[in-house]
Amino acid sequence: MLSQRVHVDRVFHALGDPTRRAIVEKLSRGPTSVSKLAKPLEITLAAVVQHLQVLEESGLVRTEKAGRVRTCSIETRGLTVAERWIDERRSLWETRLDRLGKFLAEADED
Amino acid sequence: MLSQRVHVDRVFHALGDPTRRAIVEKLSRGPTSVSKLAKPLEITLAAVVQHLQVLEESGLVRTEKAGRVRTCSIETRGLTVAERWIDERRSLWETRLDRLGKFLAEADED
DNA sequence: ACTATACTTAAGTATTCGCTTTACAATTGC
DNA sequence: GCAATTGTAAAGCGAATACTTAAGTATAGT
Repeated sequence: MLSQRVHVDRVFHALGDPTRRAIVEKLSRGPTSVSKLAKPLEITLAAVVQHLQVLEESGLVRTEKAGRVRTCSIETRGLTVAERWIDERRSLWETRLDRLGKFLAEADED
Repeated sequence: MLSQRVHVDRVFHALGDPTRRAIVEKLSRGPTSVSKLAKPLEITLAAVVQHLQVLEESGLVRTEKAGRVRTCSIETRGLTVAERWIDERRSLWETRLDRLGKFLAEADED
């Protein structure tokens, strides 16, 4: 099993590219084929395939080939990894602010 | 005011780098100076400063200079932008699955 | 005043990245 | 069978990126 750190690395690296985010946005509205994904994006099919590889390795997208058409869909797992990382940072920060606030309030009582 | 799209671009680009994420992780435990940030990371101070510029422009970090030391802290705004983007993708995907489930259930009734 | 600290700025470099091109394979429809 | 469709694999290219080095500035301590 891969370390959590590696997963986080891959997911955020994948989401760092605007074209890949556009793919995820499109797929969140429903599964499609590779060529249908490529249509609105102004890049070649080959480029889209490369992005899909990155997205698949990061757990953001799932693809399945039937016949000659590969159908792509969102994989929630990748989104969850990113979401959790963010939540952890935020909650660490907020509980810290909270403790600081209580400390100041108590100091004020004296 | 900057478009939401541009904010999302900047935030995810900023979070795409592992060193910058390490900085955010550290700062979520409390504010520190630039040199203290640089210490555990095995890069020069100059490199850290460059990362901090990216993080500040994306709204993930806030910095303030007092005397000769610049104190860096987390800015929740950037995290919120990323979190919201993820939530939107997820909820779009999940309501779609939900509708699909209901459709199948109704078809089953006939 | 002088020295050390804590950045800052600019320039250069090596690597990574996104993309294209080209050639190729596998299905599908006629 | 053969042409059209759909995707794959490899090589190469230019731009962006993360980093270093080197020189500078401002503040703090003695």
